[in-house]
Amino acid sequence: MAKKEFSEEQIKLSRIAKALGHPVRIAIMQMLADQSCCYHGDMSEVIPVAKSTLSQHLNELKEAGLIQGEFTPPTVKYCINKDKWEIIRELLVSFIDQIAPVNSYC
Amino acid sequence: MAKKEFSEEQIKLSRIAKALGHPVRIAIMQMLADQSCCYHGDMSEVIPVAKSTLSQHLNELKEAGLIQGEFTPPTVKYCINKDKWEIIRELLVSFIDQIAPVNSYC
DNA sequence: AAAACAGTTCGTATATTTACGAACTGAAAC
DNA sequence: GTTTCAGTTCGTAAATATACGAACTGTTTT
Repeated sequence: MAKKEFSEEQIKLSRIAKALGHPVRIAIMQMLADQSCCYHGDMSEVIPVAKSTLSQHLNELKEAGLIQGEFTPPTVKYCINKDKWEIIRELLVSFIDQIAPVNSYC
Repeated sequence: MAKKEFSEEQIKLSRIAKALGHPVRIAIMQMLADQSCCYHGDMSEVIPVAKSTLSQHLNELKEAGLIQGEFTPPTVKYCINKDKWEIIRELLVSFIDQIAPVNSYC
């Protein structure tokens, strides 16, 4: 069996998908998209987890490149990482298009 | 703090994202899209994990509704679940569109 | 300087994921 | 009927994810 390694694209895609693989993190992304940005405090009033847990989720989205955070005393302002999102969006769309066009699945 | 529950949409989205959150499962989806269907054996020749592990990943994609499997002795034929994929595709696209259009992130 | 406030990090418990080989199942070939 | 073959399920180990409260950090207010 000559097994292939995974491509960069496959690894990136799975990384992004994984980052979005939790309801809290979907909710965060939607809030940020909706309001263009928001503060940790705003989110923690709506999203049903402890503040420390919210921080963890925000950090995972940040690590994956989806969002960015800025310390604007006394709060932290988060927003979608516009530049990286553009790239991520293209990756996702091209993945979807790759799956979608086939008319004749079994 | 009046915390909201998660919406059905958020839960479904995160479920799908989670299912796609591993390189093996991205690779499976791409193989199926590429060839319209394939057998477990074909995939296990290319994807670098043990057969039993591959079965687990296939099962997760099946549970999430992305693919379907059919026992066609002596092998098992997998393909993308066309009907469900249509719905999933729309969910994903509408999520992406929801994030994408904002021009003025912080 | 002390108290208050917003978030993060730490410590920790529990659950889930990932992985493998061994044992099993069910159909086909001998 | 026994062997073979393809794949799944089982048992299990190790890694990662999720969650919380307590303790900490850095500002701002008092």
